[in-house]
Amino acid sequence: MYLKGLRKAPIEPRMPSTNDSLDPVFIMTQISHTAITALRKHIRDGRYQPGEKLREVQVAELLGVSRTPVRLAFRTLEQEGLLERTGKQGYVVREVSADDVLCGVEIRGVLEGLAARRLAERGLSAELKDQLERCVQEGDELINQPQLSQEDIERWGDINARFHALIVNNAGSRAISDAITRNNHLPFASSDSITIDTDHLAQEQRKLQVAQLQHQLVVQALVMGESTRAEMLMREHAYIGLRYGPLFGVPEGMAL
Amino acid sequence: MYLKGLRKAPIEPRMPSTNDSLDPVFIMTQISHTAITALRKHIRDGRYQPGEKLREVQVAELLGVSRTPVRLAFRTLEQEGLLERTGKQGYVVREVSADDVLCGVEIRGVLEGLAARRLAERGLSAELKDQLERCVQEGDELINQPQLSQEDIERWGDINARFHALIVNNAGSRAISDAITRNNHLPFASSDSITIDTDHLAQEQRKLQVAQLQHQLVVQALVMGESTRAEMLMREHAYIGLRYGPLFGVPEGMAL
DNA sequence: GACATCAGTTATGGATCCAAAAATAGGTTT
DNA sequence: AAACCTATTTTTGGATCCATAACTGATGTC
Repeated sequence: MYLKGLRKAPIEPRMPSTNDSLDPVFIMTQISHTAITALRKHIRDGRYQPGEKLREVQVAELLGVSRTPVRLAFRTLEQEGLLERTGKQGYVVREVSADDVLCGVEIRGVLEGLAARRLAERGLSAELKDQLERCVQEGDELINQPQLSQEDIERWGDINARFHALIVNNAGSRAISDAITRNNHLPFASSDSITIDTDHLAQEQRKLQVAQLQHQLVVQALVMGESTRAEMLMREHAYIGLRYGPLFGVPEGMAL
Repeated sequence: MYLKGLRKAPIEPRMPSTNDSLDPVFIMTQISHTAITALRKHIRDGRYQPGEKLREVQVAELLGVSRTPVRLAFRTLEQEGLLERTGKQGYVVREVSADDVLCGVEIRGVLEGLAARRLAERGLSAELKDQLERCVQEGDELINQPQLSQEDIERWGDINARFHALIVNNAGSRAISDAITRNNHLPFASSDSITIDTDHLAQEQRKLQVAQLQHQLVVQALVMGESTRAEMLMREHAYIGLRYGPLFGVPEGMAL
């Protein structure tokens, strides 16, 4: 409840930088940034349901901050497509249809495909070639064990993320990586949102093996400079997260 | 100059809604929204050079608003890729390389191509088919006159925008139109930023005739349900704005 | 002369304040 | 009862305030 005219506390502004975990890369103590990620997580985790209206004060209290960073976060999340303005006033969590999910995946496909094509056309540096091949090598060794543990799968996820980042960030223009980053913020569209069903580890392993094989083919095409093939392979690779079709079993409620 | 502790005026908050031009669609009197468009325009027009640092107070004074809407605008424009954070403090206008421009165009190409493919696969409604064909019809009549006036070219620009909007907005998911909208905010990447060189109207007319022909072919493919062809045509169509190659003469400084 | 240090200045981020717009509730009229 | 108007509450957008972080320049040291 909003208590009129009540001050939150004797002010105590801006955290006194009690950073236990000093991030060597970038110390992002920005409250507004924290608010963005926290809110994003809340939405992903379903704390806020699609269609639900978000009130600034309420969210501010939940996150323990003032309204200012929340308002900034709302703007950012609107840009990202997680929130949406309704009529005159207020933001609601955007509803995501099955078609939206498919679209997000296809968008990632064409964008990463574009990145791969550009990369193949411009030629790989020796260093990049090395990194990509090491990526595939490591993934291969990991994935072809007789039985994968939960931890193995997570490690493969890291390798997967590295693989995609290598291609996207070396396509020669931030325009592409930006577009992909933005698209990845949409629910389910991200390449690292391959959900792991721990009840069917064998099936999951098979899926990852397919993905791994695709990585291998993409690198092959990239190294050979076969740009069209690289683009098509990368584009197809995007669909692996969807898990529809007979190969992996059709999940319920995914009538496309 | 920023005068410390001086109030801007006897407050006088929020415009008293003196709307001369009542927009029937949506009355967007939001100052922050105005700030975004104004700032975007300033950047496009070169009022702020690439690499130039933007100070909140200075921009606020230029636009005649307080810092709050400017800060919101900075966030939005950062998301759009027009601004960029530098190190710890401050936003600068993002530098755009020739490669970035090309990338923006290619991104639009793959996204609009994707939209066209989806449209062709799902089939056009009778109404949409009609609208597209009328669009092509009007464009044809306009563009095939013996000599185009400046005004004619502008009218064709409107038709062009309508054509692209029809395809993008009917692809079945806002995810696509959102991605394209965001990409269009990048300088030169927008489909309606086909620059008109008034000194060479004949040459311009020829370019628009090519674009018009491409529109025609796209609609043909869409109506016939030839999804791959529609995608490819739409993708190629994106390059028309670049004007490189012998057909339209190679502009200087466009070493790709 | 180059580099480190420290004080003064400026800019930014977060919090709060205030007025208007929107939503809500209650009462009145048709 | 439905529609309409009005009074009240809620919520938002913009402006301002304040403390800290980042920048600047001057001074001192090697």
